[in-house]
Amino acid sequence: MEHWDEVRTAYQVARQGTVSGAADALGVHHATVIRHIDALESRLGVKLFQRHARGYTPTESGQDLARVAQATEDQLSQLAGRIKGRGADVSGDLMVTSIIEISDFIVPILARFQEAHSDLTVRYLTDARVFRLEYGEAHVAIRAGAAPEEPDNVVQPLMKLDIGLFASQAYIKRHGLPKDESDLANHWFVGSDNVDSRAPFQMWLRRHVPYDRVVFRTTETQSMLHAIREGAGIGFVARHRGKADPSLTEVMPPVEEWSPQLWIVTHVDLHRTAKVQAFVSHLKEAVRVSELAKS
Amino acid sequence: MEHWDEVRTAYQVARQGTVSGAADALGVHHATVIRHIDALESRLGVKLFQRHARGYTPTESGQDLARVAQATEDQLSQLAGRIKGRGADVSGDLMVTSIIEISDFIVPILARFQEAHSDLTVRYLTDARVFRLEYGEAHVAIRAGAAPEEPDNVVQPLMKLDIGLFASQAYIKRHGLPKDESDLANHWFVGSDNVDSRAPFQMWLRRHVPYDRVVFRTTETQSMLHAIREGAGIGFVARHRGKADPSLTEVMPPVEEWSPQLWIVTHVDLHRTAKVQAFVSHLKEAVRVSELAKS
DNA sequence: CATACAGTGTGGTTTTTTGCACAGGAGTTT
DNA sequence: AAACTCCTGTGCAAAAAACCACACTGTATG
Repeated sequence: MEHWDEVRTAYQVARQGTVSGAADALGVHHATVIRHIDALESRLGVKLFQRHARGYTPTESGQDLARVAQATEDQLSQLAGRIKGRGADVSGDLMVTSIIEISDFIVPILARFQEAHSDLTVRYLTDARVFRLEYGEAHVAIRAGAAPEEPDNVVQPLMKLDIGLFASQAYIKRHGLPKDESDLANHWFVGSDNVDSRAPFQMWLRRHVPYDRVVFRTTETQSMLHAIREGAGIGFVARHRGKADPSLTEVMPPVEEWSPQLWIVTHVDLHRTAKVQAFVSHLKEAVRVSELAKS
Repeated sequence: MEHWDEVRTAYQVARQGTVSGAADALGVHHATVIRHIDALESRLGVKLFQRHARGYTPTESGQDLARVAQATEDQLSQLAGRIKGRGADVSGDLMVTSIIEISDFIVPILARFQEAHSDLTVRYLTDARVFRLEYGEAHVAIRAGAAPEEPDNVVQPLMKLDIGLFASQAYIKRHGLPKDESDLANHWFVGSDNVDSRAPFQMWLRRHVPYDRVVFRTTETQSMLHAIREGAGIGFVARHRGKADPSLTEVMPPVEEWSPQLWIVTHVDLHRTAKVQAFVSHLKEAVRVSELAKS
């Protein structure tokens, strides 16, 4: 039972009772309808209709086919409705991925977006590996660093991540604060365990401080923050978070170079959908508001 | 959502994950698959798949479509199985029609046929109007008289209906028996109420007996038999029935002309089906056996 | 009873669809 | 690192399907 189109025409013939009527309903020539029926019957080896001057009367088999095709048509039309609706609505799943470092910034935004769209299920994905938009692993990615250049991806700038260098009260009590940039080499640091880290502040740190001064190294940003709080060393923290933490003091004014650019990345195939559009604008708006609050 | 073939193509792409795989599965060129997907997506205004170098990954909408299409395929393949099975099996309905006059001959044959095919439902149709094979009103018709000549009908001779002229004991006691053919005009008859009856024995009666000698007229054969038994007049009865009835006496040897030819008529579209073939041969066999028993 | 009508069926033409060949990109293996 | 494999995508040719026109037939109608 291949050639589903023929089933559809047979269904219309059974409904209308005539080839001409079916042809009208389907918007094709009646000769086409006749040939579809003939082909279907000869393939099945069974007569689906009895032909007479007043039209076509379905046999038992024809009636059976009509019942099944009716169900199919119903399901397909419902499907079409759902799909078109989904194109226009904001519903279903929204999969967002980002580097873990900005999760505390992204999560509240996602939560508020979900509140605004009750039909939506938000899935926030962070992992060591990058999720690939072109395989449908995520709808929207927030990437840091140089502008991504994969083909088929739509890239827009989101914001610069404001990074500061912080030390805890405990650390300051023990070692004091660096007097200036050149004094940094005499201090102790919390940093990434990854020597190849592409994060600009880590690269800056490697240039300005001997690697053996980075005495606490971890792969997890979360642990890095804890280590700084515990006084294990001076380290980089998002400024909005560091300033909100009373146990932390900013060591020096932030250097422009530290701040990585964040990008919104979406796949072309999904970029135009209402869901993605809605989220992207929600995200931009949230950023705009928080920048406003800052100044 | 027209073009069901495209849905089927999209379904295979979702299943296989690649255009090439789907093309193989469908037995078409991969370019065709690509064009089907493109057409379907542009018609729906929604991306069903995300394209990448490793193949096509279904979006939410694509997955939804795949689910629906899966169900459709299942149903259609079941349908095909049923239909092909029905072509080979003897099952479903068997609609047989005949003139009411021979119902007592046909009904036992039908009953035995149904016994032999437990999946079959037998429907025996008799009515004043003729049921038309070309409208699918019956699968097999048993017609009397001249060979039917409608196009698209397959006609085969079945048998000659053996008709005799009978009178009841009550009638004979009152009026005696006709001495010869010319004496018939002095007797009383039971006949059809229909002056135009095409039944050959009725036409014979009209030629050999004044119409006012037909003193009991009825439209129903059943009633005719009753009237003869009650002594209302001499009348025509199927010989196998008349002879089996002890209250009836055959008035004269049957005239060749009385016996109408019976025909098996089927519609070409259904003639080749196993069901019709099985019944037709069953019917012929039953007739052959009863003829054998007669001689 | 003749006529109009609605519907089927078929040969020839046109349009659409499919198939083919090749280019190009991405992952994999040696 | 280079060759290999698998997959997508597109212009062009071939094949198939659809369309058109006309013939034909049974049915209803005045």
